[in-house]
Amino acid sequence: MKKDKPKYKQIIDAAIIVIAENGYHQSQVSKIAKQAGVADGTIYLYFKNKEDILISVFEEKMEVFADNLKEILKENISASDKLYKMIENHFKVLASNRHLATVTQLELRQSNLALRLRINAILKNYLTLLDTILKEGIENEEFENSVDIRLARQMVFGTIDETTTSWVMNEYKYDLVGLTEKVHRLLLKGITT
Amino acid sequence: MKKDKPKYKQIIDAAIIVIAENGYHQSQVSKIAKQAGVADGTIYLYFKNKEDILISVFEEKMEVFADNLKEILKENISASDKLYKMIENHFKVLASNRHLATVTQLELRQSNLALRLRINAILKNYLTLLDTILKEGIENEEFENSVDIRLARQMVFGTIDETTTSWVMNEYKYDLVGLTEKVHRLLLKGITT
Amino acid sequence: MKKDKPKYKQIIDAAIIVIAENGYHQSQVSKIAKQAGVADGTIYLYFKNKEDILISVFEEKMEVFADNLKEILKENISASDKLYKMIENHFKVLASNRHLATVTQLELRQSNLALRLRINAILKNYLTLLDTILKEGIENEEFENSVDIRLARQMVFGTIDETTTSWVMNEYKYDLVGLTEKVHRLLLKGITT
Amino acid sequence: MKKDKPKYKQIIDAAIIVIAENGYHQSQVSKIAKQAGVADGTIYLYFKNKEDILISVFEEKMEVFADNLKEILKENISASDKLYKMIENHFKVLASNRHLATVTQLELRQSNLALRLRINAILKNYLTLLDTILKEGIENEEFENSVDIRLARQMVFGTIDETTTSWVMNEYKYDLVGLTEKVHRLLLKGITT
DNA sequence: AATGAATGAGTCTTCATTCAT
DNA sequence: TATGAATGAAGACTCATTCAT
Repeated sequence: MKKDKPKYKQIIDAAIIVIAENGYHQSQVSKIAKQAGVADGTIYLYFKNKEDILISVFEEKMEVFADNLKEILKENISASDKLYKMIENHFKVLASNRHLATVTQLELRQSNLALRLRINAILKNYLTLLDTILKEGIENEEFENSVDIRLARQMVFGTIDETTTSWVMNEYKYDLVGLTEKVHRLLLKGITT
Repeated sequence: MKKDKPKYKQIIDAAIIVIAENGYHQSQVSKIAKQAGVADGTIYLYFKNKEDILISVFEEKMEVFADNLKEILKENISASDKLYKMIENHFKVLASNRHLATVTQLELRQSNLALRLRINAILKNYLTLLDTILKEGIENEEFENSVDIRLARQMVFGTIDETTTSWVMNEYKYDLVGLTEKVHRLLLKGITT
Repeated sequence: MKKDKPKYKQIIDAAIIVIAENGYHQSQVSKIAKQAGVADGTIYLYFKNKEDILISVFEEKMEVFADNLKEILKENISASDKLYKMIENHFKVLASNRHLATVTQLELRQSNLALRLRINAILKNYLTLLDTILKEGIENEEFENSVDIRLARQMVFGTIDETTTSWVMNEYKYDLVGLTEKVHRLLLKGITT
Repeated sequence: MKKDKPKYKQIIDAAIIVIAENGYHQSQVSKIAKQAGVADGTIYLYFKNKEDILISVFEEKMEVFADNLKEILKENISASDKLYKMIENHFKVLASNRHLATVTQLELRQSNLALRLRINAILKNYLTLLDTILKEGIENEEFENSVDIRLARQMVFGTIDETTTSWVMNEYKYDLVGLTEKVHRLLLKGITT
């Protein structure tokens, strides 16, 4: 399996660094190869083409989000607590890897539509897990019975995403993880008194 | 004033059509010129460079959102109702101009970081007006006193934006404006019972 | 019409020189552009791609052969004399333009199959004119009634082509046009006593 | 001797198949290795480089033509009959191995000039044997005393080659060997009555 | 004000060959 | 002998921008 070979991960990690430091459009394959310490051609032994590197970056790293979330779902806690832990996990992973945060929140969005559609397909798994939390909460009667799952999911994800992007754009100058509580409260209770 | 000359608007409108139909990366200056019915060189009599066209597209069209919102703010209604009208306005403008929706939600995001930062600067005006609603609501005691304005703004904008993007990606196949009520309720009351 | 613009012919002529002097595989577009005294990009205002340059070289120059041959066919002379003049014309055109001779006899044959098929399609016109001479000769009873036109055409063209290629490979060191008489005699009478 | 080891022939045969099926420019060393059932590196234990494989393909297979022709020359028959048998042999060998015919008539000609010059050197042996037939015929007074040997050789070879190439390009759709008699007659008697 | 022909910088990918095992 | 992972050089084409008319 190619994904288990050391060079595969080496190139993925190099790509994240190069993209974070140079920006999406200034991240030539040769630059990634140099950062990874391999020849240009070696890249093509592990990836079909440049797009494939980018997809794989996303795939590999999204796995962390999804895997963590799956663990959370197994815990014997309320849906509300699960939501809390999900937000916290999302913030923690990105706060602990700013290069990755820059890449996912800013750079990868400059890719063309075709690539973004593929990225969305990967994201879908993650969002489906979020749906599970929401459904569970409704069944528990923790969450409003009348809530539209799709809209709720869009609010939760949109809020997390916008919050993270703002944090990156403000050059990480405040504590992202520290916002978990407030974000969680907002999503649960809204802004009204 | 260049902006008042007919060719200025002619080129802006051509740009929206070309980008919506061909995608960001397939929207060459020559294609925009052709759609606008002018020579390639003529573009440069009205715009400094290609980036300037795109900025101007955003500027011109964001004005509609901001202008409408300013009107709403003048009305003698509750902060909650203002928020409702803001969401409705946002959805209405984009639902009535699908080309524009595709361009702002999908295509323009493929632009480079520099351009996106400038776009964000334009967006800021709009978000500042949103802040005004939130502050007013807090003063009125309609909204929670403890609410973090920045987070609340990110939730409101993140939710609206994510909802709209999903609608575009789903090829406009449901009624966006019809979601206003539900979105408004979610933002105000959250998802809890 | 692009073909009538001076730069079109300028690029064609440059291509012949570059290919003759550097060989097919060492004739980069940039080299042709430099020889033609234009920018690389200018090439693409006149030709669809590199292959199109090569096709056009052949097309433009084959026209000379075919046009001359059409003139010969109009003359009021025997089929045998027409054949003589055709061979002479073929030899004269190539002997007077060694760059062109090198390109058609050696370099262009290294092109890929697709290109060679297109070149053959152009050649077909020329060979059809040759068929006309052969048919006329048979009707006149100058040529054997039993002669298979296709085979005769292949012999005539194969012999002319092989003779010319040998002359090029021997670095033009003998007089090609001077061979006309002998080649003509061989084709007419064969090698027997 | 390397040439006697089984892998040598194995690779030669693999090369013919791969080139015939994929075309010259799509016949990578790795593809030939795979077809031969050896590792890429193994190729280089038997051949100096890629060009050497191709030269060897030609060398090995031309031997059949030359060996057969040498047998014919030993026979106690007229020069004219020897020429007949030579043509027949040429057609038979290629008609019975269409892969080889495609490779020699179409694909190998796309090689670079250096390779083609080396191929011509191999061909020279064959053509020298042809010269022997022609000289014998002149001494016998079967063939015209005044015939220019080089030109006659070029006519014979040019005609055979052109005929074979046409047959390949026409996808072998007629009987090549069946043309022997007519080709022989044309070469001996020409096209005149 | 308007034109549009000309410019030229910039990059992904392939594949023959090597060499440590 | 045999392997196959790794190397790295090399080139066609696009398109934003200019400027002579």
